[in-house]
Amino acid sequence: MHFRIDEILKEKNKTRYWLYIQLGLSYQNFKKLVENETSGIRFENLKAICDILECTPNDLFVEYHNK
Amino acid sequence: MHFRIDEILKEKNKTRYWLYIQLGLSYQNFKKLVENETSGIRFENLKAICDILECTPNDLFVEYHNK
DNA sequence: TTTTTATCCAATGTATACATTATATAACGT
DNA sequence: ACGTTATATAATGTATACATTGGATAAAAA
Repeated sequence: MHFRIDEILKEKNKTRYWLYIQLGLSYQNFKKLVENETSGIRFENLKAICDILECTPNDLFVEYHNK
Repeated sequence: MHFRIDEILKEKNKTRYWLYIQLGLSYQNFKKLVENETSGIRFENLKAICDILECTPNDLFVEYHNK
């Protein structure tokens, strides 16, 4: 299970930087999330990403998305 | 954003103990997840819960579920 | 030409998810 | 009666999400 943030950003014609600024998360850790170098996530960040990208957790998680 | 694991367990007529045994997670931390005393989760556990409960992340997260 | 966008990298610190061990209670099945 | 199910509580340790500070490069906008 991993994120497809980059794909959603591309669909919406937005950059990582744009999402990073919206989120308020440090760029280091934001980058790790986007590049799937983390093994988990805090709910507040998951919710924030979904809110900003106007999507749901299912949209973000590849394995469930593709079912 | 929080879990509704208990509700799904009830729907499926299963106990917390049953899910706890399936998961392999320690009971202490499993209980914290179920009772929403955690602020995040590791993907492997999210995936395992979804697999075992035959649901998706959206089914587990109340705020998205109710949209 | 200076600011802002857009990305990168390294080190150090804190909060917390999860593990482990050791308990306890009580209902149910055998 | 004993084992298993089904739940609890407490203490201590490890791994990691996330913060913070301090950089760097390059392109576009002001």
